[in-house]
Amino acid sequence: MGKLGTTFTRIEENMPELPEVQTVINNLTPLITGRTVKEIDLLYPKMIQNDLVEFNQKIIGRKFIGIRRRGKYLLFDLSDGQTLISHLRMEGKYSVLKDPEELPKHSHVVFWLDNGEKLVYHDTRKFGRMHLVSTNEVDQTKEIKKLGLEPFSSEFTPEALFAMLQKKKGKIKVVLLSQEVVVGLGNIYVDEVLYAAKIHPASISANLTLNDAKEIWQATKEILKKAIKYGGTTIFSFKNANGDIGHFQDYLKVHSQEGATCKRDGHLVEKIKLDGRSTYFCPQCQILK
DNA sequence: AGCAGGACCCGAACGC
DNA sequence: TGCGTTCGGGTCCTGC
Repeated sequence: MGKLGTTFTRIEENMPELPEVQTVINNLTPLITGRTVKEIDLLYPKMIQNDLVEFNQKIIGRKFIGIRRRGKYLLFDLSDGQTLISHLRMEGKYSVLKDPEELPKHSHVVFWLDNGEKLVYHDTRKFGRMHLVSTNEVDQTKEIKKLGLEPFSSEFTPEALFAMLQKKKGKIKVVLLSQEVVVGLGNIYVDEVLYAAKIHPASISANLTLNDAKEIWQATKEILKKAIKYGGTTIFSFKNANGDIGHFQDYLKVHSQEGATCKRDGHLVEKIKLDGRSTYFCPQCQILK
């Protein structure tokens, strides 16, 4: 590995983190709101968490009435009180296509609409999942009910974060990745947040101070905001689907920067495994607590 | 409750 | 050059 910013050897596709999920909502809403689903093609049935017959019966003939988000989960509200919970995981994408013949690679679910267009879910890794539930039961589903605070909500404050961190005995990185305290941080952003906060990723959550919580609170908001500004993550990509080069890698301080020098103190950035995840940090300025 | 480990997937990177 | 192996991302699940 070379110095920071000189070589980046691998790239990832746009990884749907919280900001990207919001972008999907903004793009899809005008295209599908008010549209009725005429038919569904389930090309990869395993990603549907419901009984397949029930899934079809409850969606066909219903209308998309709006799209919401909770954490990284998309919530498609349909008429007759149904909501489709959809998680993009690593590489899931939605497209609305006019050409009836066109089908992107790795298409897994097709919703045919009443205007002749279709809403297509495609996902190279097949990691995404869909779960149809009653709208009034969304908050009680196992995937939604465990979720913590929205990072841009008024409830997300240093004090609230501190109170929650005090109750956790696990390592801070694991706690932040769990989505149970604050939603939206993935493996890359977590490393950046903890670097900004000068906290060692293996620190025990309950050992952190109010000031630590304040640093994490601020870094979380700033880094997620920055991700929006630079058009999403595109952490390692040489190019994205449009052929554009991603820019966020220019701003990574530690993640994927093993062997680079810390800009604060010149120490070498280290890579370890934590909770089975690649973890990058500066062992000098990120304090273990 | 925490935590390790495996499962799910595929393409890119890597090793030979 | 070609081919087999390794890796990693978010989340769930099992078992200790």
